[in-house]
Amino acid sequence: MENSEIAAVFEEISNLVKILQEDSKWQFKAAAYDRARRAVESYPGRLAEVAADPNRKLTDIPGIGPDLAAKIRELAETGRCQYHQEQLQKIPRTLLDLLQIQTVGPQKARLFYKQLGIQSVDDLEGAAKTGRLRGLPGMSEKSEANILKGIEVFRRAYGRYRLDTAYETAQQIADYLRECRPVDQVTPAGSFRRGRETVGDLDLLVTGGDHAAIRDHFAKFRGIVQILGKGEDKVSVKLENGMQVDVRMLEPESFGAALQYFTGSKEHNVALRERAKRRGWKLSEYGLFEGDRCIAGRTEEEIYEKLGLAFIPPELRENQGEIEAAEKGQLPHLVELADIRGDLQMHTTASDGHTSVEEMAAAAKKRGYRYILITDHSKAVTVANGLDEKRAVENIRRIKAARSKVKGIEIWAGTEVDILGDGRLDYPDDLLRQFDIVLASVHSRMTQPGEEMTERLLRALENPYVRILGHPTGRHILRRDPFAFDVDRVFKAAQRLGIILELNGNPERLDLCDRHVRLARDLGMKIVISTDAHDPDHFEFMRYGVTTARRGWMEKDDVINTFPPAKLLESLRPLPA
DNA sequence: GCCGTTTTCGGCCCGACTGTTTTCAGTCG
Repeated sequence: MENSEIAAVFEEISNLVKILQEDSKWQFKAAAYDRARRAVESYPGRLAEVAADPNRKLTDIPGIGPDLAAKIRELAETGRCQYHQEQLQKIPRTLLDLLQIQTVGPQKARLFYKQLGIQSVDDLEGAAKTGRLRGLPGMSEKSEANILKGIEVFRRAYGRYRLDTAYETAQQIADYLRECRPVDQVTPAGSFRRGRETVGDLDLLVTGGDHAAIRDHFAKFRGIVQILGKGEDKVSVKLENGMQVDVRMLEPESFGAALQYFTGSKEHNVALRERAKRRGWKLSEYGLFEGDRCIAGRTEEEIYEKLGLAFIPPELRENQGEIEAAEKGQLPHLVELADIRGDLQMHTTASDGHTSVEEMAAAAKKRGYRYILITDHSKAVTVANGLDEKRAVENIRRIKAARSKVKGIEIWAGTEVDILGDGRLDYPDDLLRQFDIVLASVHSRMTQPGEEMTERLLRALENPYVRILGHPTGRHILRRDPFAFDVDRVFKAAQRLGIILELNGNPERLDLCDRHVRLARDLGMKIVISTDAHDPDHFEFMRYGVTTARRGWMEKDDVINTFPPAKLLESLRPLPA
């Protein structure tokens, strides 16, 4: 059992405690589970291993006492927690879904359940639409409208999974399938291969002999809760996390055609099939055919070639002009993970990060990076332990001191300075000028009307020390919509001022999104891909950032952190004299 | 449920924001 799974159980227990309110000290009990969840999430090693090691004590972890240590051991050994299961019995399972809805927390969920017998999101929607919520304490017509809006967001997210979840699941299953002897290759297809920010289900293509043996092997994968279908060449299952996975077994002769077909998108495939038809051919998942004769199908490359097209990278296959570009030999040469030379947003223990400047620098160096920018939060972000002026100055000194300890990498002193509600910045100019690079972001008052948010961002960009705009739209994938603001105006202002837009690679954000990256690219703007790492492990997020940049047609030269250090600094807006 | 000690139980964290309030409750980081 992974740490993230243990954390998920603790989170659910906390929510159950808050809804049930059985213990007189339920608030503190819930808070203890919340603390433990954070401790488990940020624990650097695998807790299951600590639990199994008689020489190590789980109770040494702050926030974990004897009771929770026992529950971690129980989870590690049996995969379940008795107490958790017992509490789950006390309410309808679907009641917990209510907590996913913005403006609904445990107290409201409890109120709705007790007063109106609401058990699910559907019930809640019905009650809100018929005005039955407004009589309850603290509820009005306006709160009902907010809940309905929250339900809309929830519905959109339902049955979709973030790219990182899909990545980890695909890895696990592919590794598992490769343990089976007859398996030759495992290749993910579908929207996952195209690098979309969320995926509905996962398609895995497998080649190798003895399909029956592969089928039986896959059916025994431990994460499966239900087998939805088992045919000659395809097995469909549902996993514990609800994700549907289709495994298809293919013959090598048609592997390329199948990979092409199952990678999609639908729109791209339609355009491609029309193109084949115009040439008197037929394209299907089994190959490209002239009459009954297969003229291509073993690889994707030969299919595109036959159709008179350059090979189109999966990230571009959305029928957004890529086919025309491929025909003219004008496809972009997309940026690659290996092109990245550094990372320009990360946090340390000075604010809400998990490790020191030196550890972040050493980890970055190990990845082959040439530079990093340390960007701890400013004071307005109190929840993230943001730095006031005095601590910020100390932090600059600390960052500079790290340079003599970790050599061979540039360690730049930066800040993620908060853009306040009116567009002013959280630090005065005479402090801002002391940083090597200033990154500015919004973390509060995120529901401002579009006009106000636009003015706020524009004003912030006018500050001459701001060089990068961090996670420009503020969205959280499947959870929170982007800020309402005039994207076009803000982008154009940034372009005029020479400000670089960040593509935040954290898979919860991916902000800019692919569409906005494409907009920036069409305007001729450059971006920076950052990870917003709070831990050295988070440097891995660069993968998702690069994928999203590729979906936005970005080339290496459009991404400033592919540049060597000196060139990167030159590409930033010049500082005032 | 954890923690730290006052070694046996009492205190536990916080600030902004929103919507409903005129003094506050609940949500969200």
